[in-house]
Amino acid sequence: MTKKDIINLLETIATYMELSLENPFKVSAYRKAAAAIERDPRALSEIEDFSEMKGIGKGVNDVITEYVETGRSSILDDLKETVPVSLVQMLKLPTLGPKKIAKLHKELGVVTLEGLKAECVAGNVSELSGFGKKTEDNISKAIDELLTRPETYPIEKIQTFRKIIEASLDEITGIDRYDIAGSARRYKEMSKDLDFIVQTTDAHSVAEALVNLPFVKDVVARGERKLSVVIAHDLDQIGVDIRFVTAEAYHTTLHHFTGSKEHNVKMRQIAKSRGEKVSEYGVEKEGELLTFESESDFFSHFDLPYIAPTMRETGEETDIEVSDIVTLDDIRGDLHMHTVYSDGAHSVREMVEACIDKGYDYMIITDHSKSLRVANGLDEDRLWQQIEEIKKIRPEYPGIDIYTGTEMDILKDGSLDFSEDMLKELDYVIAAIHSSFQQTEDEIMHRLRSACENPYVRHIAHPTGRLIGGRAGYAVDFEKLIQMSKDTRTVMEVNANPRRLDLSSSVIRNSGLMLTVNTDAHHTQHLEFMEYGTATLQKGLIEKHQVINTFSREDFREWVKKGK
DNA sequence: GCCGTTTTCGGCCCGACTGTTTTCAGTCG
Repeated sequence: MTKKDIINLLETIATYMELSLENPFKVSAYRKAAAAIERDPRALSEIEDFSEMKGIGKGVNDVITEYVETGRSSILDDLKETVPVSLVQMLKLPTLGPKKIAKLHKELGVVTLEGLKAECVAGNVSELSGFGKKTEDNISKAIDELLTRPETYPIEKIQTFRKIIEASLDEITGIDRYDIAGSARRYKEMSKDLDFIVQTTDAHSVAEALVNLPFVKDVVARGERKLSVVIAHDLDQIGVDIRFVTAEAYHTTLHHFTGSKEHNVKMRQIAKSRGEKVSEYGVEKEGELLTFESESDFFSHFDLPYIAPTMRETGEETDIEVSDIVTLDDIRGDLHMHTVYSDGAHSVREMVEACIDKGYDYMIITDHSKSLRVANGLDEDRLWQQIEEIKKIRPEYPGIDIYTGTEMDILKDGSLDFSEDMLKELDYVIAAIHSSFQQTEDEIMHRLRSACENPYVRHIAHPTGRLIGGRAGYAVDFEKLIQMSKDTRTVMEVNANPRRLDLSSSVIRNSGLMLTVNTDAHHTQHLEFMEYGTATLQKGLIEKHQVINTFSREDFREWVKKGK
């Protein structure tokens, strides 16, 4: 039993209640309770009384207590008696909500997606009051799409879509300015769709230009202020919402459609408590509509510091001190990158010059070690050769500290790819798992422990091995890993590659870990991935002092020299 | 179901758009 199990239980109950047309505020109470538990930094064993949390009262506390003690929930069991599990799936169909689903279930007896599809084809859905031919077609189409199209896309793909759309927005006349909004602006790991805010005085013709773009496959909604389309690229399709806005409302609209939903709710509650009202058009105060020159101004109206989009998630970001949260500008060096010695695309010298262009004070060359043959890992001889090369070119680049290093494999049995005699010759050692991902949690944790306990290993790269929207990664016990990291003073990496973002923001949040954020660049262009890494740190509400590559040149030099 | 310097009832964030309706319910973000 973990906190996650309790959160899942409360959210499942909320969904089932929604489908049984329970009071929406009651449904919302269960969701808020789940969110309160998720926000709480304590482990399950440390929580004595759930009802002390704001948002959890006697009712939900009883549900949790029953579940913790018996592993069951009578409320959920009762709900499952009346609501078929497959109705939950129907909530994923756009345009279908609990009320319509309940009606379809009650009137037509549908319990599965296939059954609903059949009723659409037979024309029975359009016979129901409140339903028409168009609704029937939309449901039918949505079922087909649900079965063929992924629900969400990983951040890397989202950014590809983003660039395609932005290239077109740059070309359309009548657009005064635009910005990405929504979860993509918040650098969420997975997003369902893309949102853009477009400032224009001629929404009609801009919308017309947009719907005629060659990659626009479908127009879902088209009003005066909003356009929803589906775009296609390669084999992927994704929804795009575009809001048309005047100059005055630009920043409040951008804020509104950046979300998250929870953040917006929180902002509106804050406004309401002051007798004001927030909408995308501005802040209504004593009958007057205030607008702002920037999002910063909007926040400061509520006596809040600027809260970066990446942090706008749960609503708690308005309650905490955000001024110490790490930003991209705080990063002074990149501690994990590859060269042509292993599987990188550039020479040591090219990587050095690229890091100088980034304005870094220090960098570490960390090619793969010998066991990683697919990546042309370095044996001792070639590593020595690289050490000599780095020593030789250092005097040419006084503006940056170039450290020697390795990304050493942690082998299947927990042994390390280089001996301590070799490691002591390096300035900096990273350890990482690149093989035998299918091992048990005990075996994986044994390998990680062995690396952490080595006196020369300073940080663990991409600690879970996951790929976002791809493979899950190997079996890591996070509680143990965090303790291990602290006990051995071994830093954990947030790998900034947008396919990885490993550790993830949810793992580092409230962890108290010492971290480092690195691009793992295999190409000079990959050094730009740092923005994804710092976005992940911000989502984890990580402060500057927790990230070793925010250290000044001198402090970092000292930190490297001192060792563990 | 939760909450309370309007405190044990009556609120709970706000607006756009669609489709079906003929003034608005449902859904979405």
